[in-house]
Amino acid sequence: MNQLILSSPSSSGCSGYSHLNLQQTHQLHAHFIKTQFHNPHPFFSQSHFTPEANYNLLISSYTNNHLPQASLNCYLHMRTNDAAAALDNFILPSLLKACAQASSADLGRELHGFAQKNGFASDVFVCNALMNMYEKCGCLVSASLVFDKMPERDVVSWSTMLGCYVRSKAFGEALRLVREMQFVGVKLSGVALISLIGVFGNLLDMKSGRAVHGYIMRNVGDEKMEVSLTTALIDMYCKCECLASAQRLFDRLSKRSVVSWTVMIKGCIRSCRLVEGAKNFNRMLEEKLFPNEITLLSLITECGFVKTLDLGKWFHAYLLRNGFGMSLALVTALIDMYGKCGQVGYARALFNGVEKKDVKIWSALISAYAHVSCMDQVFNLFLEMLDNEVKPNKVTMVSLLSLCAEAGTLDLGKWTHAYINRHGLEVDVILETALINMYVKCGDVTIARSLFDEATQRDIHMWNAMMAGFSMHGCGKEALELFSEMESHGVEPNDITFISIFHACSHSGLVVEGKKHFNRMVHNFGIVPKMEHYGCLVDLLGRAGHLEEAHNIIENMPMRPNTIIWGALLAACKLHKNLALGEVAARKILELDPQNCGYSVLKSNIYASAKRWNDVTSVRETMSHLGMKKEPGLSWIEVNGSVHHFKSGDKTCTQTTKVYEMVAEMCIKLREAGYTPNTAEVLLNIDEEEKESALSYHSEKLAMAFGLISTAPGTPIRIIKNLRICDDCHAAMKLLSKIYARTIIVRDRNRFHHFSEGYCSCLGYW
DNA sequence: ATAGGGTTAG
Repeated sequence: MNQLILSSPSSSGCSGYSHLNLQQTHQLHAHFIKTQFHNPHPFFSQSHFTPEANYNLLISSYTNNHLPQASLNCYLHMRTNDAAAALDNFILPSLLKACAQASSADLGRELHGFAQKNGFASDVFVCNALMNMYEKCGCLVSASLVFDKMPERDVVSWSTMLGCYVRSKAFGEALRLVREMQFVGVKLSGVALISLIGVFGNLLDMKSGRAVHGYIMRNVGDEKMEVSLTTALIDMYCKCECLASAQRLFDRLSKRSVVSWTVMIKGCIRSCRLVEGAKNFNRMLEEKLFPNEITLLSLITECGFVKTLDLGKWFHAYLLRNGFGMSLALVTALIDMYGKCGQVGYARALFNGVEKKDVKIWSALISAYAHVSCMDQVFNLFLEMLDNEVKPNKVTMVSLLSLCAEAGTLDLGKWTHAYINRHGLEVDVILETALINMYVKCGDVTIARSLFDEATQRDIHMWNAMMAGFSMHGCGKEALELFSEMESHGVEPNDITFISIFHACSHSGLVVEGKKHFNRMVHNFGIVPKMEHYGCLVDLLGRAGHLEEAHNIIENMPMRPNTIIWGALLAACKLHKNLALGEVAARKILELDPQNCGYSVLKSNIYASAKRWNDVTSVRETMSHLGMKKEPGLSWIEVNGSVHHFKSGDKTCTQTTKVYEMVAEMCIKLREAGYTPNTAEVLLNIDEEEKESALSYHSEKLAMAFGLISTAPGTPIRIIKNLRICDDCHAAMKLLSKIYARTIIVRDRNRFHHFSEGYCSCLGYW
């Protein structure tokens, strides 16, 4: 044992001293406490012993046994006993590793200062450990500063820095570093290659990922790295939704680790191959490999991602049955999974069972409530969290913002934005995108655009959010301009980008542009059109009246069209009053989904517009026979930070009398302006709002009346509706905007309508 | 090598 004590630093740079196993460590500690660190333990030879050696051995042992706090306590003990001066470049990495494990940025910085004062700041091992420490504590900038100042670097320094960038999701920086490595002639180590594969997996860039795969096949013969490199490749293929390639690699892998299995099963779940995932899990157990905590964390998280409650519950049961301690991370993952599956009850129960709660667990519960749109609970929980002196982080704020976006509550969204600024929370790409998305969905594209322009970093998601914003607001031209701007920035569009582009074209009548971009998507960008893209194309052509061409697309698309595709055609037939084709579409929809009530209604509307009243009645009778229910129409408006909901004919509002008086006034003024309710139109649109309430009491009109009585003259009125706005309300809103000199911004299920001076921004495309 | 958050036709 003696010769172990002062062995030379290992190449990892983090375990300069040898270490003991957990049991020995505890023994050693007990001995030191008894002797105040001044007598040697039997592990030491007398001649080598110093009190500092006791500390050092203890520190490296605790760190390597993943007890960072114990390790750091030893350091604090050293400091109070004036023994810290004995720290050298061999033990510093071990302490820094403990700081990383415990996320103690303050102690880490202190040790950095110590290293600088004592001439260890240019030691390669110390620097490598510093980089890791800073990154794990969330200070990527400090990590790269350390790297930049290093007088000399070894292979580990380069791959450490690369790993830091990848873990912090700074993929652009990571790629820049790889280019620099190639430029200065540093060969990519196995570890560096793993990080590089991670970059492409996260960027969903399979082309480059495949290239790295090829490079490895040709250049890497290191057998020690086989399993980890292949595992990284499997993960990359899974993330890029190429399960077949992943499975092939996995099957050929000579030795599989728990991580290989984890990654493979995770990939199955992500691609919704649940049975295969479960089978693989059992195969893993049969091969006597057992899941660790991270395995379960990953799999449970993945269940949330694809919203598979059953499998999620199964893993929950598995960990209970197999004696996994309920760590904070596991509970958080479970809360997150239940939240994404819409099971707030389970999420809440798990949350209540936790004694000491951190930001992550609070954020997970908040996002669970956000998923089911519980505005009050979300903001109350947020305040409760602050009362408990837990500080929110960027992830918490993203949840709040996406709820504000969904609910369209601009005031609350602005409050959240202000909170971020007031508390100096770091705004990264994701948070910035969440802000842009919030402003877009709350109806303020101008602020969204300025945030977008000022953003220091833009990824594809942010570009997409901004383009989707323009398309929702009917700004087709702006969306297309942004697309070419993105191209000139060299950012590759993805499938989602094109959905926004087609949507934008469709809502601005840009048929030629839309078709052109469909071709570019396929031929220039190599994106295989999905069902969604064909849906957009049908909508684009149909809206513009090219019904036959749209029908042709459906007949010739490579997959079986779903109800949504036929629904787009049916809606176009209704718009252009093509009864024959409409019937074809309606029949297809009912074949595919006999329970689908929306389309039954649409079908009856087509009959109504052709004045075939007997057919209308028969469709209605079939519907009530099958017990089909429509989604009730709902509108809401935010005034002074609180949200007021209205159903059609609603009388539950506290100011009901005033609201209905206002509606009466609106009706009189509308009639004076020459407006008559269009009863034919009513029939055409009963799909969207219950028929029993008269037109005047449609939910958006009630919300409008409420807005008029509770906001200052001249301020814009913002209304959100869960269904499509009906023709009648649309016509009324145009006039109302003029009568009351208000800008009215209505977000319906499809898009925004900006009413002003008697006009609507949608120009009939909706 | 596996571990929270953002973008998606009708």
